[in-house]
Amino acid sequence: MREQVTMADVARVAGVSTATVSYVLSGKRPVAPATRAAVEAAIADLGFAVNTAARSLRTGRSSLVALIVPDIANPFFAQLAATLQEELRGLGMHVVVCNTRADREEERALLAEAVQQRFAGVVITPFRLLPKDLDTLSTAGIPTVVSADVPFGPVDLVTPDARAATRQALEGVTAARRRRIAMIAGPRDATGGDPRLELLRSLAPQFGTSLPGALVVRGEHTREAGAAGFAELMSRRYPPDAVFCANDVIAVGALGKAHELGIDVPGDVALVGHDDASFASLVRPRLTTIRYPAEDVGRAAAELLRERFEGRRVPKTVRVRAEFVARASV
Amino acid sequence: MREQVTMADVARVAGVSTATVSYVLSGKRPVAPATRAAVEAAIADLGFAVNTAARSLRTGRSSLVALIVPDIANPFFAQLAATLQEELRGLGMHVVVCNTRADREEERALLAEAVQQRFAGVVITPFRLLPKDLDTLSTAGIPTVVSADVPFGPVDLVTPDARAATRQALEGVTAARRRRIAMIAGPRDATGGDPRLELLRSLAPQFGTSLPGALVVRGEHTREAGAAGFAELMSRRYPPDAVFCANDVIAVGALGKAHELGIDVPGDVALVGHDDASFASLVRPRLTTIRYPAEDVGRAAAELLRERFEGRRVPKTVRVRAEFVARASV
DNA sequence: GTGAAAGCGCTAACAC
DNA sequence: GTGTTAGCGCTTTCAC
Repeated sequence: MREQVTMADVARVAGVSTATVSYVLSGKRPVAPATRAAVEAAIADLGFAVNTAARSLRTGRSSLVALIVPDIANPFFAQLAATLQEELRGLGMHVVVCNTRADREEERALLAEAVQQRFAGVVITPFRLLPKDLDTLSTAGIPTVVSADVPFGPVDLVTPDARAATRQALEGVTAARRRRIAMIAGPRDATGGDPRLELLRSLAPQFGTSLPGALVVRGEHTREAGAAGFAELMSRRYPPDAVFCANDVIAVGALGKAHELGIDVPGDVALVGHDDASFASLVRPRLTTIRYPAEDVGRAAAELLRERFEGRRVPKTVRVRAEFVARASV
Repeated sequence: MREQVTMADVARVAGVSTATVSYVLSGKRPVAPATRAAVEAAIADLGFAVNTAARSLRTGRSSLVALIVPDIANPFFAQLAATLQEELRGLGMHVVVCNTRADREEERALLAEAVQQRFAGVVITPFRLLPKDLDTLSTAGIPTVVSADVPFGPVDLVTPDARAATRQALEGVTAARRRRIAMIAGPRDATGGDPRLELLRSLAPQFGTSLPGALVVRGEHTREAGAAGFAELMSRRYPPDAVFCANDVIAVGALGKAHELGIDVPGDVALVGHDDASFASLVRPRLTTIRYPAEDVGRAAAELLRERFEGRRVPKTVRVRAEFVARASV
């Protein structure tokens, strides 16, 4: 068991006090160049690394950032985790993954834990959470970034700018003279309703169509729900000729069901997803989708956290541009 | 900023000392039922949660488990992360995700960090690491679980039992009278060579065939490498009529290239992957693969860690059964 | 520009 | 069966 090298060791070797070592590291007060050099040499010599537990205990802040998402196995969130981790690494922060399985109680429990453990920050995609559930975080002064389609209380937000892309998607769909447009949306009790549905609805009239309530079915963000929703839509007396899905996982479930039912995509029905999850380009036909780049989201979230660590107090919103990716399912 | 509730608060309310509160929590020494009840009531009343920073400082052990993998965006590893997190949650442990991008220096750096931060445990899928790189972990007494196809030093191991499944795969392939069997393997400098290739090779003679060196191409575990490898194989004077891939990411890259080249799968060539990543059943034709269940791996790793936390000293190996999944690409 | 020292909340001897 | 207390390594106030 190699013993830990402490600041006291560094201080001794450099011939200074631990306070000075600490200040060299943090830069919170000026240190003479010669002193600084001696300390840095000692740090390198001894292979010193600060004990984050001691630091956390002293400062009341850990070096952990929680990533709280409905489903880390969804490639969109997996990619978000990867990017966030890489971006935060340089700040000495670690990413702790937290899966909520889209369950409100899990979401709340994880949030409570983040407060109790004094996490340095939280990045969350709320699913059934209410904005007020985040109050404990602001009360505790924990920087919080929400990644969601709509504002979610007075916290930092990373949100898609999907208007142009959605317009293009509608254009693509209606250009093929499709008019009966349906959607497989998320569950009714999801936080903030379904903004992707709302956006589509608000834009549809510009293309001479609409998304009537009768052509909206709902379910979880799973393949099973996508399959079930698609089957339901196609069993209607007047089935749709185009189906939008709240995300690509749903879309892929729908596509599987189409194969099963012998329904041709895009011949009989067009299919459009959201996110451009990694598998979207892999299915047949390749899935047309509204891409929401997880890498950009991760970078933006990391940057917002960084600014908070450095003192920013006012909430800020970053819009990440979504992009229409025309492939073969329309 | 709500103040933190400390053990001292709990002790005061329960009318005991902090030591007793601590022992109620840890169970490391007997506590009278009445005392225990009083403490538990106080904990619930006050909403107390231990300060893990203080605990870590005192014990020299954090509550973090590092999951170090080549690519967290690979659905196999994403699923592993999800399962590990859920299994470890009950132990009060958190999972920190660490992406190495298959780079040895990254792998080493992440390991060093785990030691410096006194992580409670490490779960790692080494890619270019050498077994001796893990020595710092054992020296530091950090429980380590390696998830790999072959033994990797004197640490706990979760490894596939893929013999039967691989045999079935060979049987499936050769039943269709295919004899020129090729493989797109991982890079030559990957740790432990390519055990999936070795296994295939050792079993091939039983089916009247072999995997000649000339029909093995190598590359990273990426779609690009899969595409390039497949193109190379098919440009041979005598191209293969069956191609195994080291994992499904590679296989999917190969499949894409087949489409591009107008090569029919499985008509012209059979294709077999490894892992059964989530997208394997999504591509067309649906990918035949040797499934290695990430959920089982995650559960096994969590269990091995738990045993170590409870004092086991001798290394242990858990074999997780792989399964042949016959779909449409053979 | 630098140092001395208090104390963050917990665990685990040691004492009774 | 329970209590007292030292001290883990760090940051930061106060003093010079």
